[in-house]
Amino acid sequence: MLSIVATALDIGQTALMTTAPPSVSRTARDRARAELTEEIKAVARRQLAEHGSAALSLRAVAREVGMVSSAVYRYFPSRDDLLTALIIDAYDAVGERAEAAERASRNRGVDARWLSVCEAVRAWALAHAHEYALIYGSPVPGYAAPEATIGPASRVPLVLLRLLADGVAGGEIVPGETPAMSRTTRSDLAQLRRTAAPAVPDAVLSRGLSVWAQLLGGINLEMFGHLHNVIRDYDAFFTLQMRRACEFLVQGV
Amino acid sequence: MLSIVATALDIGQTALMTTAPPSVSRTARDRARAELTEEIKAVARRQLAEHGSAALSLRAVAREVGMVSSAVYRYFPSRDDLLTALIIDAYDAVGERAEAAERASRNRGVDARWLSVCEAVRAWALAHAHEYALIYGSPVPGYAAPEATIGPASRVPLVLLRLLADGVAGGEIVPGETPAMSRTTRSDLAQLRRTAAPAVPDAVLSRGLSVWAQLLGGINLEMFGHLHNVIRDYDAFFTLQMRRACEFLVQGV
DNA sequence: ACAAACCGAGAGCACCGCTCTCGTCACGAG
DNA sequence: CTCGTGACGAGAGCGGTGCTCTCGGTTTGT
Repeated sequence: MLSIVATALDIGQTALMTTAPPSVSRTARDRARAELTEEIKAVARRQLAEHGSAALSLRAVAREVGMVSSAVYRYFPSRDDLLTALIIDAYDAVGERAEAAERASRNRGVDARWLSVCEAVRAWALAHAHEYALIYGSPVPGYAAPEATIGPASRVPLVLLRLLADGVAGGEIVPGETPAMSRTTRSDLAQLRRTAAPAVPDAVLSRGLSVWAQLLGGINLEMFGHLHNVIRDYDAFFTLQMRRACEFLVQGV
Repeated sequence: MLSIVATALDIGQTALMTTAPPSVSRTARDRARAELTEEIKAVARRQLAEHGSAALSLRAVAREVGMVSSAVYRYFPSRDDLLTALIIDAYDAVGERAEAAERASRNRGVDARWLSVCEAVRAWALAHAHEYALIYGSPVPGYAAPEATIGPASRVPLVLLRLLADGVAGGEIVPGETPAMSRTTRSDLAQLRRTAAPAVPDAVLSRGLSVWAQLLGGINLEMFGHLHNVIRDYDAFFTLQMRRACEFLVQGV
């Protein structure tokens, strides 16, 4: 997902352009097509939010839009393609939230920014449970994530990587002891550093991936019911956990 | 999921008894029924493993078993009930692996036992991707986990909680500084300690939940493709991350 | 002005989950 | 030992799904 992160965003955006043409369309037909495409997506997103991805029915969407089912296939070649469009939108939505949260707290410390991003991601997840499940839960049936998703999917990780870079540059994040790791892992981290987080040492990158796993893992545990009857005050618990994760990330201890 | 953990296992097991009667059945009909129930589950598990949960078709299962679809409804009142049976089996399978791994390394240190359990869970996940997605990915459509699943679902967490208790008792896990937490959270942790991990201080319980999130989060990242093109040597990376998580758990630093 | 591209409607195919009915057969009580 | 009851498998059927194809009508670029 983070692959070739530097150029991923551009790829993602140009890929998006195919579904949402550049502002003004030339012909009336094109404009109508763009509008209908967007309306179909909107209706589908509503149905997804209400009944979940498995219950997303192309026919039901068509009915609500006021078309016959076969007409929808002029816009999305298959149900999976419609789902893919929703996935991309979801990645973009949560990515935008994370970026906004980071932007809003930019002048504060790394820990405050980290916490702000975490809360933003969780808030979006709570408000869009089914969309969250779509992108961070199990992938749908035989569905393999197409190229067009990797750009949007990289937005949140990119925010965190920027945070790492800033924290290291500002001296807020202390590298700490570098754990022993295989040659391949070292090379993987080097590649990651090269594309998205220059000057961030292996130890910090490794801890960054840890807290990334902790963030998504924590939200997953909560949202998929694994903390049911264990934790009551989810809000407080999440904040506690993410604060603790931040200490781990920053102090390297 | 961890609710009333002390009695959860018993509940889970008696619940299982309903699907798998106590060894010898009285009548021939009962025996045939038990056998057919098991065969249906076996076929369904095969189809689940091959094509994923969404593609699990009651009709296809019936075909393979050699029955007509309506006959299967004599054994499982709905597709969701069949899925529930598979979920319980999956929880039990991964729970059994985790318990076996812990048992096999019982005489070693907490870190070795922790790593052993982590590797066991991940190995099971890799070998049973669709079943893993079923229990630790997004829950299926409108499906809400029934009571009968909480027992089996608690097995892996119980292994880890025992590990915490042992580590604290043996002095291998140092409590460290207790983070500030809300009254509710403190009470949640107290409840958890009361039911499954006596004498384990809040700080350690909190870190335990962190590494639990890190374990599942890490496996999720890997299995759901979020590390694609980022990490190549998944084995080494996972071990590195879990070793690091263990340091965090044990040293509390 | 016209061919080509595009589009919506409709019918249809194979599949799905699930329900209902009906004949059969094993079981247990009398 | 008989007989009623209940479990069982088969089959037909209902409404739903994804997807394909064909057929007219409209829009577009030339």
